[in-house]
Formats: sequence, structure tokens, C-alpha cells
Amino acid sequence: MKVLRPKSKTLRDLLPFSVMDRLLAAGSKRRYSDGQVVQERGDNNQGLAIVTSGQVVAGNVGLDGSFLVSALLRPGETFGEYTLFAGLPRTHTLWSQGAAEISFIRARPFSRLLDAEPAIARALLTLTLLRNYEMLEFMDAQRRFSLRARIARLLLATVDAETSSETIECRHEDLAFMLGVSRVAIGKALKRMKEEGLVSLHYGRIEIPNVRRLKKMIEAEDQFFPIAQG
Amino acid sequence: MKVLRPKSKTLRDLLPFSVMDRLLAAGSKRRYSDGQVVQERGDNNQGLAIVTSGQVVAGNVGLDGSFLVSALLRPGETFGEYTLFAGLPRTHTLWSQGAAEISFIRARPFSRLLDAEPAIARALLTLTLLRNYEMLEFMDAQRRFSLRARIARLLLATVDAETSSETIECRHEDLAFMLGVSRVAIGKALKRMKEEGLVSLHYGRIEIPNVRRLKKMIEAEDQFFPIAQG
DNA sequence: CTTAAAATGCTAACAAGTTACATTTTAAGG
DNA sequence: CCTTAAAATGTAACTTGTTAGCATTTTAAG
Repeated sequence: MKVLRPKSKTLRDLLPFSVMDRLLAAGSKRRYSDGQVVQERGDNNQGLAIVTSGQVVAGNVGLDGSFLVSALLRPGETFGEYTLFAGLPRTHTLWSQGAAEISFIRARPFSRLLDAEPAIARALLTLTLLRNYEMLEFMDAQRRFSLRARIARLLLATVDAETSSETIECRHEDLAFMLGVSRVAIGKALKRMKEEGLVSLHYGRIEIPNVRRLKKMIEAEDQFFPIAQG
Repeated sequence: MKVLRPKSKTLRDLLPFSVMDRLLAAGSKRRYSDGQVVQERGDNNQGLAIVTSGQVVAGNVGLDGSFLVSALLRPGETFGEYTLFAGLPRTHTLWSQGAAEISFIRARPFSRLLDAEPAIARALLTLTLLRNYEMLEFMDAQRRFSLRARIARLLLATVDAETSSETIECRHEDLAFMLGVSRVAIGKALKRMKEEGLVSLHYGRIEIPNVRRLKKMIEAEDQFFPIAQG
């Protein structure tokens, strides 16, 4: 299962090396193989985790087996903040995607570091706010944009993040996962986009012949008041 | 326009009185009448705002005039964190709902207080995480539950928050706003719920004759793995 | 009482997703 | 090569929600 997401800031980008090192030193690393469960919703252990390599998928499985992705975490990104600051049990189930390495810091040592280094709380606050903002924009997009525009946005974000190549290796199902709709809906939308020459479809691969045209398609549909990006 | 939302923790609940007072003292209050615009998406002034009385609606208007609610803020709740920590312009347009009073703290004095009182960053982090969690659960609910179940959840959350009475003063349109669907869809769903005896409908008012039955209806549909609430 | 505004109800045509099942494409092994 | 099973994609019938327009009910103000 391949999961797509544009890159965003991480703890690494916001903390001085020394502080980041102290954090990592306070934790213990663990390795995971592809698809291994890292934690399950409902688990009741407190602590912060930092992804140090690989990717981790956060989501939840319904009792009926249905499966919804909430986030994709990459190196430098954290999880477990809820357990420390909001007093909640683990709210999501996490799986490693490919080989991954995660550093776990228990509540006690984390708490000591938090007192010693005010930068940590600031950095976490910034990251949480950024996530919050991303989610709000996602929810607005969910309501304002047609599925094809949302697909286009996701594809473009992925292309921009990955060296600006115009070929994206992904299955319809991967897009469906990220956007929270069925694979069939993705298929239909992609078919229309293909007929309009916006994409060309292949087995496990999507090509964007003209990135600009795709961007224009989105803009044409964008009823949202743009804000200057900082 | 009445907007419903379950009560949640605020800065007031998390900060010692002394710190809260220092914050409020550092800001300047302003009064708003019903429906007045507090800020607009894209505005570029930094600062934290604390709602001190009344209610404030956050949302965005599309270029086509469509209007989406993102949040309802109540006394003790804050906004503007993005401008301070994430370097973003104002991301949402805000309107007062009824008479409201808001205290604004500019970036400089806020920054000084943030350094002086580490509790502030902690409290903001906790609140942001809680909001984040609420949003994730909302998004999951949006995908997993039928509209009637989502209506039921919203009604119950409101009842629980308001002294556990079983009468809710709201119009169909209010529910439509909060759930991001059309008034017609709400009407249809409520009609079905009425036929099943789950609610009784009145002009500007909905009654829940049997709260337990309504809860059971939701549970019957709940494919989500429950977690112990902290 | 009247009456206008507010809130709700109803219909029809349409748009967008869903589920269940069918078909195509690929890669691996003889 | 050729076969075959798994992976990926396509199709069809159905469900749900949307828009638009207008009808009806309820309320509150004169």
C-alpha cells in the first residue's frame, strides 16, 4: 500500500540539533518491518514517539473491517502527544509502511526534558497548529472541490514533493485511501480526466502530460478565497 | 443563526487564575454586536485573541457565496495561534454570534508572557491537541456514520453539554450548517427519525423523548472501535 | 384577528458515491 | 513462450445527498 502526502515541517526542522539529540537520547529505538502494527487504538501507555526512518500510517479499522487513513507520518514527525497532554489513550492504530524505525520516549523522561527545554513545547505547538490548519483546509476542500479537483491537488502535491517528475506510481486504491472515498469513485473521476487529456492512465501508474493544464483545472474550480502563503 | 457544539475545555480551565489575568491584562477588549465581522481570511496582523463573552463563529465564504462553518468559539477559547506560531495570515473569517466581547493581545506582549509563563505554551498545546482530536473524530464520523446517526450524535452532544435537558432549540438549518449538508437532507433524515419515534419535531425545536433509545440507535450503527474516554 | 416573516415540507431532476461482480494486466514458474 | 493466479482496473445497479422551486405551517407583531 503506497500512501501519498505532500511533505511538511517536522520536529527536526524546528528544534536545534542539541535539543533533538537529547530527545532521541532519552528514548529507545525500535525497528518495524512492513505492515507491522506499532500501536493499537485504545492502548493505554503514555509517551511520545518520533519516527526516525521509514513511514508510518495512522488510521483506524472499523468493526466491519473498513479502514480509514488519518495521517501519514515521516521521519522527524511525532505521535503520542494526545497521551501526554490530553490524557487520552492511543487514539489511532499505526502500521509501518515499509521498514521503519521509531524512537519512543516515556512520559517521565519526556516530562523532564519538556521542563528543561522550553523549545520543545513551542515546537510541538507549532507542529500541532500546522496539522490543525492542514486538516481544516482538507475539510474545506472536501466540501468545496469536486473529487477530480481533489485528486488533481493530491497528484500535484505528490509530484512537487518528489523531484517534480510527472509520473506518479500509485494505484487507484492509494488515492482512494488518502481521499477517503471508494476506489470506484477514483476510477470514474480519473476516466473523465483522461478523456479531457489531463492525465494518462497505466497499470499502477499515472502520468501528467501537462502539469500546468492540471493546475488550471483546479483553479477554475477554486471558489475558495486564496490567502498569501507564509 | 444558532450554532451547536458540545462544550470543551478552554484556556480558562487549564491556566491558573493569575496567569489568565496577566494574559487578559496584556490585551485590549473590544465589543461586537450580532453578526459583526471580527476578522477576515487573509488579514495580516499577528496576535492572540481570547473570547471573553458571547460566541464567535469561524468559517469561510467561497467566491460563489457559499459559506462553511469550521468552528464555534466560546468564552475562554482562543484564536490567532496560527498567526503567532505558524507564521500564517488569518486563515478564517470570524463573525460574532449575538453580542460578544474579545480580548486581543498583540504579538510582542504575548511573546513576553509566553517566555515568562511556560504554562501558557503547555495550555495552548493541550487545547490544540484536543481540537485536533475532535476534528479527526469528526472526520471519521463523517465517513463512517449515516447522516441520521451524525444528527443524533450532534443532538446528544448538545444535550449533554446543556444541563441534560431533552429539548434542543435549533432549526434544521443550524444542523445543516454544523454537519455540512443541505437543509433538505436534514429534513429527510429527521422525518425518518420521527417516524421511528426517536425524536419529535416542532417549530425551531427538537425533542428527544428517550435519550437512551437515541444512543442505542447510534451504537447499532457504530462500526468504530470505542476507546475509553479520559 | 391579520399579516408578514420564519421555519418547515415536498417534489422532481440530477449528481456523486457505494457495493458487488466482471474484466484486463502483470509477473512468476514451468 | 504459455499458463495461471494475483493485482489492478472497469462496469452496472443502487443509495444518498443536492439544487431549485414552490407550498404549507407556525409564530409574533401590530
